[in-house]
Amino acid sequence: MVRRTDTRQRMLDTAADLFHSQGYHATGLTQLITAGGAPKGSLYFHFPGGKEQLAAEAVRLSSERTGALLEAILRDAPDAVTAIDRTVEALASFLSESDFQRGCPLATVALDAAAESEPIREACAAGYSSWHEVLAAYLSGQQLSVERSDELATVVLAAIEGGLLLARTRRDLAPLRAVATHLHATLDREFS
Amino acid sequence: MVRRTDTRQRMLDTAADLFHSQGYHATGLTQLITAGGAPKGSLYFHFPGGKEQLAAEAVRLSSERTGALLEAILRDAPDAVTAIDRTVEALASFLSESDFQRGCPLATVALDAAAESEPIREACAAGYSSWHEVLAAYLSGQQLSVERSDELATVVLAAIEGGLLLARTRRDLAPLRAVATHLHATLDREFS
Amino acid sequence: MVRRTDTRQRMLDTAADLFHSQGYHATGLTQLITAGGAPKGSLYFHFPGGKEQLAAEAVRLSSERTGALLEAILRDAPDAVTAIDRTVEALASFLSESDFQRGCPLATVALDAAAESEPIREACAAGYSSWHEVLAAYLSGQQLSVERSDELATVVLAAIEGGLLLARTRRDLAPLRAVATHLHATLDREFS
Amino acid sequence: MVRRTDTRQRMLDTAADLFHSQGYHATGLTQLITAGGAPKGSLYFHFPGGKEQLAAEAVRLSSERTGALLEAILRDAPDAVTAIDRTVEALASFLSESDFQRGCPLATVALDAAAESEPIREACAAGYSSWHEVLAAYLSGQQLSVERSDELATVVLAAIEGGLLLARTRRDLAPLRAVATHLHATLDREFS
DNA sequence: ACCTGCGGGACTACCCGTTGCT
DNA sequence: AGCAACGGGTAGTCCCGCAGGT
Repeated sequence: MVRRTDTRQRMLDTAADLFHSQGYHATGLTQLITAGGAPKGSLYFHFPGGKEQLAAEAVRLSSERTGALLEAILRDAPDAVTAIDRTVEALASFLSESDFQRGCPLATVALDAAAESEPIREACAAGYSSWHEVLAAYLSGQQLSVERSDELATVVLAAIEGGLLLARTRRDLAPLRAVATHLHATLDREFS
Repeated sequence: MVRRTDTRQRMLDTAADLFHSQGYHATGLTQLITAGGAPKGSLYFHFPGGKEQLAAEAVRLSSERTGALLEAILRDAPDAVTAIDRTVEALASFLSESDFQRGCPLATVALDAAAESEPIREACAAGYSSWHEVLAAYLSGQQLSVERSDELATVVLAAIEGGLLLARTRRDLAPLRAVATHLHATLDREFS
Repeated sequence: MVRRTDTRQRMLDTAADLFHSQGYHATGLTQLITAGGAPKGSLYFHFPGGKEQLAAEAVRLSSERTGALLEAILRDAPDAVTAIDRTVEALASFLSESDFQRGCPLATVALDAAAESEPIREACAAGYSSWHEVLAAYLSGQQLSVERSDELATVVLAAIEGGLLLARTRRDLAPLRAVATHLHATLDREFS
Repeated sequence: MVRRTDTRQRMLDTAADLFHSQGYHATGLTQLITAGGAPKGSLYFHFPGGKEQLAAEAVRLSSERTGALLEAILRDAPDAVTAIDRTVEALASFLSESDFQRGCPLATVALDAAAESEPIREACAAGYSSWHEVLAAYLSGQQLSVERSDELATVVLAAIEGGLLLARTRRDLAPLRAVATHLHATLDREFS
């Protein structure tokens, strides 16, 4: 019985993909099942909570994947400044390679579904928190106080999120690059 | 007939309101009609382009109003640091007073509709650009170089947008406050 | 305002027809709109309450029509005994001519929808009450006391309803005929 | 394996219960299996004919149980009038104790499924016939001719069924009580 | 000529009863 | 016995046009 769990995972992958680029309301169930090649009836077997549950789990999946990527970048970078540079560069690549469709995998869903679904909102908030944790832990490991690490992690996260939003909307990486430059300088100052 | 402009404007107001808090796809035409008390058939008389045109114009309206507010705050503030503080404070008030429903009036629509509608995307991009212009012009009036003003304006805008996104999602003003503190320090340094 | 179209009435006619023979749950919206030649969107314009409202109004329509028929039969009959005979005979005709599909136009809906929808239940109850009123008024006009008329009307109604149910289920008019014979004798005795 | 019959029987009990109060079309298979705590896939093992077979057997079960109850009441009653009184009283209790949900266990299914399923219709018809037999046999044992017993049994059955229908719909035991009074008088006259 | 009541379907999320493969 | 799949079915909502009254 190898394929048992396969369908569920494929659905989730497709969902994470579509919710990322289109958001919650713009993504139809029909689109999800046709894009994933999944049978219609199986969706409610694997996700009795329907679209809402699917979205919450997809957000969870996306945030974990992005979090893991962030951790990998931080782990391999020689210093904090390089780490942030590489992170922004990776996000910029995703954005431009997807023709400015794929910015933050949480942001669109967070804005267009969080108000009406508490489970989805919680998943998004948890995702942002986990990224914040990763950043803060990394910074506090770089000789920064816990308090300052926490504050700085929030600023880094917010600036990048805002940069992604502006870059995606303007179809131009410049805002993201400006944010990178600023964070670069900020961290430089912090560690000098 | 005087009411002609009135009906159109009321529709636009309602649309700006609903698109702000719910985004594009989550807002139905029926909701727009009933919330505004407008007759259903009239929508396509006033907005032949349908929902898309309505959204684009609503975005325009929202960005103008917010831009005007920003200009007023900047004009009345004694210095740049106070200006940013007051701006963030105003946004924080809007957010908490609306039970974390009303963050950036452009962001949700930008993320959930810009990909599929060029007119809407352009309206959002134009809105962000106009805010950027206002900020950059203000900063360059404060003894900063045009280049530095442009860059700093982008950073301020991005950080605030990211802060609003995080605050709204987490239902907590803390991220926005952290952003304010950081921008405060950044500007302090800039003007010292 | 003059009636622009007869769409609403046609929908109601079709609904009364289908709910009569199939009941509430066995009748799909698709069937209702295809049978009536109406588009789905129009249904929710005329009946914002959806299937439930449609059923409630259809029940109202059916009960009024049947009530009017009953009144006509009672008005034209020379005496009470003949009146009941003719009434039962008419119902027997409807039943056999429809291949035992059309019994009481209220009963099926009353049993399969009344539990979950108060508006539908009320419409059914009101229908039965109106028939009871017609019968009771007729009997009290035939030298019977108001009390006795009320009681007898209930018995006549119940016996006929039960007869229709048994006849429809067994696909045999015999139970209805037996009921008629009994009511005949009961009234005979009452007026002798 | 002893539990096999058990599972099957539990399914049947649940089905009889739900079909009784909701009818055929309003009762979903999902509801049946969740209410009975049975696994979904097993249903088609025990009832290869699916929902239709389940309903037919549930109707059979219900009619047998009710028939047995009727026989017991008739056996223990001192005379026919008391027997009918007690029968109606039992039905009235069931009705009011279930908040007017449980009237005749056959009627709802008979009306909303008999037209489309011959097996179900036959089961309902057989149920009514068996009750009729019980009543007729009892009456003919009370010094009534076979013919008169048959006729009277039909009238009693029809009147009670109609009374249950009216009472359930109006959420008021009065119609059932009126029927009881009438049957009481009818039998009184018959045996005097 | 300015509106808008009414209509029109395609599409939504969801659930149905059913069946193979294990 | 039963998990997972299956796809057509459900009621309901979508965004949009058009005929014709005011």
